[in-house]
Amino acid sequence: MPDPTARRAPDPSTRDPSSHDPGTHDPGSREHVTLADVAARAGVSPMTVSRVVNERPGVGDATRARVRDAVAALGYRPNVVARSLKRSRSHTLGLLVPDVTNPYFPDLVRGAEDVAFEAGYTLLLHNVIEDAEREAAALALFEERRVDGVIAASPRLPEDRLHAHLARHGAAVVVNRRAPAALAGSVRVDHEAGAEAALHHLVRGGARTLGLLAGPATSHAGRERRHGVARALDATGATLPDTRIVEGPPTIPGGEAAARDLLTRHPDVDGLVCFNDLVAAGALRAAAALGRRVPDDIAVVGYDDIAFAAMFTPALTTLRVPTYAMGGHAMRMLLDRMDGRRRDVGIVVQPELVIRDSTRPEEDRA
Amino acid sequence: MPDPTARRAPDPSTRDPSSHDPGTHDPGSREHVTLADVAARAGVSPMTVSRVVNERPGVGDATRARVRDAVAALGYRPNVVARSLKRSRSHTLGLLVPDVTNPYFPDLVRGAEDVAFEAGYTLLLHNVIEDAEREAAALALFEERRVDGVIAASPRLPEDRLHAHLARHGAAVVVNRRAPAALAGSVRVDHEAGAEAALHHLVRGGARTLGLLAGPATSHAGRERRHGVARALDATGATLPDTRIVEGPPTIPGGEAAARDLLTRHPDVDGLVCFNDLVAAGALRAAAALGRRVPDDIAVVGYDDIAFAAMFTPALTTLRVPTYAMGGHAMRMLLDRMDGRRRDVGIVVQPELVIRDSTRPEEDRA
DNA sequence: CCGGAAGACGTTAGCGTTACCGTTCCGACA
DNA sequence: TGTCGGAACGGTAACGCTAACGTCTTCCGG
Repeated sequence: MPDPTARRAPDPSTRDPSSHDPGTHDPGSREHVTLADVAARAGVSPMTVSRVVNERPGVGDATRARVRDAVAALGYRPNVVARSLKRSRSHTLGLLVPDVTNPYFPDLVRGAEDVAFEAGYTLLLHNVIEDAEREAAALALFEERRVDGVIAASPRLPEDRLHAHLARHGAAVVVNRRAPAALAGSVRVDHEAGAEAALHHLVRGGARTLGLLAGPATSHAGRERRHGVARALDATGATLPDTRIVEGPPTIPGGEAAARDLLTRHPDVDGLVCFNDLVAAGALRAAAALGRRVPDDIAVVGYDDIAFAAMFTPALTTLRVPTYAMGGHAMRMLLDRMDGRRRDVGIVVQPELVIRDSTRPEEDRA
Repeated sequence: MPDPTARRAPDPSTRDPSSHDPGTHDPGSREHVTLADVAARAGVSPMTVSRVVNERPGVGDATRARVRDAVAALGYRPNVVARSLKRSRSHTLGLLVPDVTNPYFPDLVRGAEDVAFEAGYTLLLHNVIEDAEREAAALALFEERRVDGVIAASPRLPEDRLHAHLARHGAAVVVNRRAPAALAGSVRVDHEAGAEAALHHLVRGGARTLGLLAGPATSHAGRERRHGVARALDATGATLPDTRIVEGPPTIPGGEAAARDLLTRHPDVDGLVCFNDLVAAGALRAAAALGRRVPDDIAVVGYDDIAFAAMFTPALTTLRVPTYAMGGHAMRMLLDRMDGRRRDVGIVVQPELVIRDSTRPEEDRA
């Protein structure tokens, strides 16, 4: 937490007078042109200028032109802060994301932003680095800034705290998590089905001694995938005891460390289900470092199908998730909810298994 | 542009009465608690509440405690919009970025955000997808929202237009571009030196017939790298005529298309300098598709050293750029400029050549 | 020629907060 | 006892904008 008393605005009346440069006046603290300035210049009332600026009716053509000229001449830009206060709508949306450094999220951000931009909204972005406290802080900040709505991607907060925050927002959508329809819409991937598909594919390729790099314990998506894995396990002859499940950060180093740990403790593991493609990338590295050949000694499945998955060595088998589209869906759902239309309580998208070179082909006899 | 008249706020007085759930009151359109509400509850004036909320002196301990209780009881959150209007400082910063989908930028964003968060600022993010018009629109939007400062990463706008926009902001920093110190600070990479290093490395590895995948024509970084290449060329026996320079989008498909084009027109090219690692990744793909072995038939150098560069096949030789640190530098510089301290007019960081497997080792006799 | 409707504009009053200046009150000190 | 400094508060007026309503034209049918 930054100390709010530590940083104070410099007193404008005591600015260093030695730094005045002649010619143009101090570019640091521009005075902003206001509606009233424009009104004075155009010889009309501020209200008329407001009408012109907001393209509302009730202004004659001649006056409208005069106002437009004045706006251009003075370089007037409406003050959205004042407008927001008056209308009590900020035209700003909050977007909470664990970490844009994970290539899964930029696509989501872009999908959301493209739709928001189209609708005339601006985004406040917060990376929350897998930290529940920072997540709560971000949600509170969004509220103080009076955003018109929030999208929380993969929130890690426990149910009660998350719900409390969501309830304080006019509209909300969560991604990769469920939420009561009254509080928030939901866009999520059928992670259980995805994990099941991954596991079946591994087993059909001949893997019997499986391992799971489960990602962060706080991840809901991770939990759902574990359920999927457990469910699929029953139908196969493969084994995956808890000792071969290892958690860790959803990053390349995290995956590398987890895989190294698992593979030294259980050298006989021949199939690896990974939390996401980054963890899988780390696993690939660890396998290489430990001298295991992929997929011959050990098969690896990732999750997300980030753009780079195809560039790995070997090219990664993974589950494709339509991330960009999900961002768009989430944003459209949010806009709908802001309008009071809150029909779609949830969207569930199906991941698609993309088979590349990090797993063995499925055996016919299976 | 979205039609501003198309979207109207729902009339709260005509809310659907069938959706009232007993117990908690309607979570969709919360009424916000104001300072005055707290003041009434605590039996003091709004001004006193303001003092408590802002941790200013002039309030007795007993009163302070009473106010704090009222704040907690009512769940009061200050309205930052109103505060911004009054103080004419929004505590919001604008961050303009070409495309977070390019892994170069998330690190920059994170570096900037971490510093901003520490200082109590929130970020407005705009992806501008290599489009000068969207860039101008974003800068204008930032201005309307009265951000306290702007960071423009890799802006594509021509000088005059960029300067005009920067001048309208109280404080600004540009990344990967120069700017007059009066208008903006600057954090950039010595791209000339980087390109030179790349070229020398290729030549020392035996490459003689070089090609350049130059990225977008509008990129300043790209232009500087071209200068570096040209300068280095003089000192070597290698050749790189304009016909072997091909431009294109800074993405994997863009690089693949460019490389395919170049390699079919000039099958004898044996060394490739790429705009960034994404373009290099595309080139790697194209080379594989065309049956060229890397690095034996053709050596490839990327730029940026994104996290995945080491995972490519072959692992990519590239120039490491300290992206996260640059984001932090840019933000600190911005905060300094906002405070009126604008000493550091520019930071130039040196890229570092990271030699991996996509280039041949340097020959001793060179 | 008049009533009246419609369009074109101005006036007023805040939105929630804080800067600035007053007021009150209490204790210290001559 | 007087008064004087300071701490602890309250009152007032904006910040820039716009909803709501008022006023003044203009113009048309009857």
